[in-house]
Amino acid sequence: MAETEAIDVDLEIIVQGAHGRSKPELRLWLRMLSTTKLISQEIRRRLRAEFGATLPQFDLMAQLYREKDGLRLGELSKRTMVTNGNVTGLVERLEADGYVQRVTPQGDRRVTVAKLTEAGVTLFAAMAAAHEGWLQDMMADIDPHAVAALWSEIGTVKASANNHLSGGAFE
Amino acid sequence: MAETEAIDVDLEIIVQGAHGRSKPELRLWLRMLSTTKLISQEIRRRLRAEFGATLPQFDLMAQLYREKDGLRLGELSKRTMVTNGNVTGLVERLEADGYVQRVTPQGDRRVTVAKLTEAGVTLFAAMAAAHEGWLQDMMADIDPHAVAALWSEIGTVKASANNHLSGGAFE
DNA sequence: TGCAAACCTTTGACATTTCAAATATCTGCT
DNA sequence: AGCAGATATTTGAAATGTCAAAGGTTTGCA
Repeated sequence: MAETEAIDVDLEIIVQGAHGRSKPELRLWLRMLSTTKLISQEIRRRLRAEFGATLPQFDLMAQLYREKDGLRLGELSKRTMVTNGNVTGLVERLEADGYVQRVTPQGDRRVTVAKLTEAGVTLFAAMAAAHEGWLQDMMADIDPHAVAALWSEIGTVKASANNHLSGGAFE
Repeated sequence: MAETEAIDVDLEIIVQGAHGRSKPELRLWLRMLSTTKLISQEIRRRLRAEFGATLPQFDLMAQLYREKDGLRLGELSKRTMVTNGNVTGLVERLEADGYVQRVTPQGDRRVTVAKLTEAGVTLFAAMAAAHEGWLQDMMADIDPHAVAALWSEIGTVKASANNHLSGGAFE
């Protein structure tokens, strides 16, 4: 089966292909992208298989887990990099499943606060433990020293990117 | 307002939050994920704004660009990490826009081969050039030496992850 | 020859994603 | 009081994503 191999080919030959040489920045990006995709697909698969949950749901519950008092949907959106419109449906489904509860506080009726239910807390605790294990497993072949170093260096990448966004560049 | 900062907080506090300390692997993963998301959102934004295209479309056209004779949909799927069912619709839309053409070869009528049209080649060439520039821009603050080093080290991460997948580990 | 197994693509049901526009609600200022 | 503008969330349309199942086609082997 060529199927199994295909996963190695992936995104890295997207652009550079035509003329072998390509800028280092592009190469780095393609590798980051494909690596991230590889790992998150694996996590997705396991979340689904073992807990019947999706990755966005996991992200969202993670935020609520650490804020026992719940979070407003807007806050949730920012912390999870999930857009506003998205949070609505996500929370709706989690509420339907009984893991999250929605409340509108008295002070401000525009606001909706989402909070984990007990079932939600229990489920998330189990998922978080498994999740951490999966990552250690997937990164088992890496020199522990390199893991820490990478963390720091990728911080540089993130800072640089953050510094050159087109978004609010209009002032 | 903590609001403005929020974009920096993002995914990295997802899981580790509850008990400040967390495994280095987890920290690395969260940072990779958030960085990748940040950059790809920026690329998405610019592709849309300047070319009216989406990232998956860009990926797909990139593959077809380097294979002037076209690719079967299954091949396309593997090379882009887009699932089979997905390629169908993606190609359909690109065909409707006149950038891609579908042909069924004589030898095997199960097969559909997708190929860039002339308009597709022209469009992609422009997008690829811009895309490369955006990346250099976003990574401008990084030490060029670090870019190359990172590329190599992330290769290690990818290899390790590839080595511990649950999926096709059955041979 | 003839049919089961393998192969390639499409379909279908859902969940998620993006963006933009619509809804509510609150706040500040006149 | 009363309305413009800021805030918070929801909605909607279109595209993408997953997975599983269904459709044709081709192949290999009895």
